[in-house]
Amino acid sequence: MILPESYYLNNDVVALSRDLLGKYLFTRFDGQITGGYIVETEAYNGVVDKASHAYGNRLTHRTQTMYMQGGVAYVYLCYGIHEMLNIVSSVEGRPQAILIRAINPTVGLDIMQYRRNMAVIKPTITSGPGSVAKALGISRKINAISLQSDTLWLEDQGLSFTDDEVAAVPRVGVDYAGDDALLPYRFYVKGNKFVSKPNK
DNA sequence: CCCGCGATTCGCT
DNA sequence: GCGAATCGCGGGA
Repeated sequence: MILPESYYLNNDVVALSRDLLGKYLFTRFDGQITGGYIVETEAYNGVVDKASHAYGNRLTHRTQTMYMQGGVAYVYLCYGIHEMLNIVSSVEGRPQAILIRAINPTVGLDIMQYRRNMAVIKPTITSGPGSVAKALGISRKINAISLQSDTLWLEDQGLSFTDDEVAAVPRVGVDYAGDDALLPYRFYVKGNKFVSKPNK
């Protein structure tokens, strides 16, 4: 079933980040569907999280999407090159988001391979946040799009993982966040070959 | 207005 | 393993 709007209104962005493992993520552009199930996420806990774009209630043109009601996509450009897909959660005015770092692809592999410019399909096709967005055709053009749209949506297909199968570790690339860089806000499915950095 | 740097990835060594 | 690519944000002047 398609995850309903109410699913994204949860105020606990860390719990939601954990729960997203095993949920299916799909895009459809020009009738072409691509997607798979989520195997790696990171929670960004709004105004009190030094690693978050919205830390200190920072409200700018870029971050305003994070302040929308949960259930929309926050897509931004990083390093001038890579687009990053986040799932906005919680109520309007509470800027929480979950970075999708890796999926296990199941649908539209040939399309993703073409978008990624890969001669041969390898696990890196959807490993890492920039790779996920590129494989799924996601760019800032769909920033703030609803997850109830027919372009981007999530589904629960009954797949889930036990706590034994999930690792909770510090986030990647947020050393600038001081103490908050140590928080175990990154979740991934142990042993899944699409996880971006299994050993950290 | 200017400048440093980032929730990264890829290719070359 | 290292460094380039590439651009907009955000802080300070």
